[in-house]
Amino acid sequence: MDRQQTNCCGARVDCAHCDIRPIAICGALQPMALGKLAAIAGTRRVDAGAQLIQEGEPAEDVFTLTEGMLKIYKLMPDGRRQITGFLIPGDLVGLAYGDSYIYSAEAVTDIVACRFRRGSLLALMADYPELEHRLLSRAGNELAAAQAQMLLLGRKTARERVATFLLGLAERRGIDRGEPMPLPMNRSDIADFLGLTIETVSRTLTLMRKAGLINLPDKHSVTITDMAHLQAASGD
Amino acid sequence: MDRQQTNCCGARVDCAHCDIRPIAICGALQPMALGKLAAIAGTRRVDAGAQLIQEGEPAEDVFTLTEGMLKIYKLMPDGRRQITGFLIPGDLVGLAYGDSYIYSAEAVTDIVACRFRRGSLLALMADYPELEHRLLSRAGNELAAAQAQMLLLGRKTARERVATFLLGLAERRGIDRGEPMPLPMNRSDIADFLGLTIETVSRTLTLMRKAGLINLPDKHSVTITDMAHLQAASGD
DNA sequence: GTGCTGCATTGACCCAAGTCAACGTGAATG
DNA sequence: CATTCACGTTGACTTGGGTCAATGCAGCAC
Repeated sequence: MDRQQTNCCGARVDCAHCDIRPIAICGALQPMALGKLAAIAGTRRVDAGAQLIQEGEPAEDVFTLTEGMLKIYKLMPDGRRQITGFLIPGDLVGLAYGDSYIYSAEAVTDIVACRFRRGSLLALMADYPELEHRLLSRAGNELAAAQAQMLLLGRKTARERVATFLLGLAERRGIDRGEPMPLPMNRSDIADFLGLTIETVSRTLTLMRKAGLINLPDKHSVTITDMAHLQAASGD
Repeated sequence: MDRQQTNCCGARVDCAHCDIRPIAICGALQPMALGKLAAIAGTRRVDAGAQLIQEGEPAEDVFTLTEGMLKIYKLMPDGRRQITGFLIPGDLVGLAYGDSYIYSAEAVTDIVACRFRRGSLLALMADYPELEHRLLSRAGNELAAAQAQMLLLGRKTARERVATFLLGLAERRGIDRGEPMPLPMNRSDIADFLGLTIETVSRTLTLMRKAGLINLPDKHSVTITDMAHLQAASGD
């Protein structure tokens, strides 16, 4: 039996069998609501390095990331960049309040995202308050993360920033002690997330490796070898 | 006719006549819902310098600020502080997602806040989706502000930070060009909001005054005398 | 008035992180 | 295989903003 659904745009979307449903906004919906959600959903694939959305553009779509990693960021006119988050499957992208996106999003790895028309999602929300409830809950979590990041950017040293970053990533990805953790973003992305330069990130990682806190088997993975000291180095 | 209502705790709360209702979460409620809101509301007054809530405490109450200014902040174990926002009437405090507050809040000036039991507010939200809708909308705005602040903290110079701060405050408070703007917080609060030290804030303000961008009639007010150049100095 | 006391300002000096530059290194290309 | 190219690392030097210390100044107590 094929439970896939064909939506308005011809894309086939199967919310009922979606891997990330339990953790995404779709998680708590009744089968009927889920059918309606699938009906307004489409799939969007983006290659690593390509843009999903751009700051300032009209915010017509909202996405749920289902595979890969996405970075969201703001730019200054002179090109300085602040990455405000690395998104993983289950995370929501583009739910601006206003009619334009307030940040850009670029794929760190190849990604797959579930696309909803903004208007359709808002309409569905009116009928299924549970959907809005999930959204509010996610917004609350994002706000908490944003505040923790403000503390990092405003008050932590380079060493504390890098330690906090590694620990946070390990926790979000559910990496066990000693297990190698993929680091899909490059040094420039890490720098722009932590408010540092590439060179400082590189030097700090090297120092941590020499101090025995971490291992760097290759430039796209880390293992945390001394959790206790890394935690101490994070400043909290 | 007295429209005030007496709530469970004996406090008298009159949502229907509240000044800030149009801008707060209560704004779009029907008279009946408003009555129920008033029934679960209480009033809390806090003197300047005293705490309203503390990070880590069980999040039993949610507040809407009705008078004065509040600062919300996070602390590191060694005392470093990051102020994540200055709240003005209409703003919501303490809607943590989780069961503990994720930040502390201290009164900058004497304040008056409208208090709701968290549980009662959540229950009311189930009956009046419009309430949840307003909350989600506010959360979206806060998230946008948080991202702008991350850009400031991660990538802007001291001069850009101070300029951005003054412009943002003037806009939020609806201050007209040339009109003196009250600056109720002290230099230490500004420093901890902008990720700088007291000395750097002071020096930067002095430089801006000498450059003719602003005036500092006393230490608790500013006037913006050259909006165009201040905007240019803000970096965006 | 005098003396506190708590900000705020200013100056002199320092250092963590930025800048600039050289050099590896590994993957992709012809 | 050599060549290129993008990224990462490392070193030498600079600098914006921090630190430390002195001074100013208004409000308050007596």
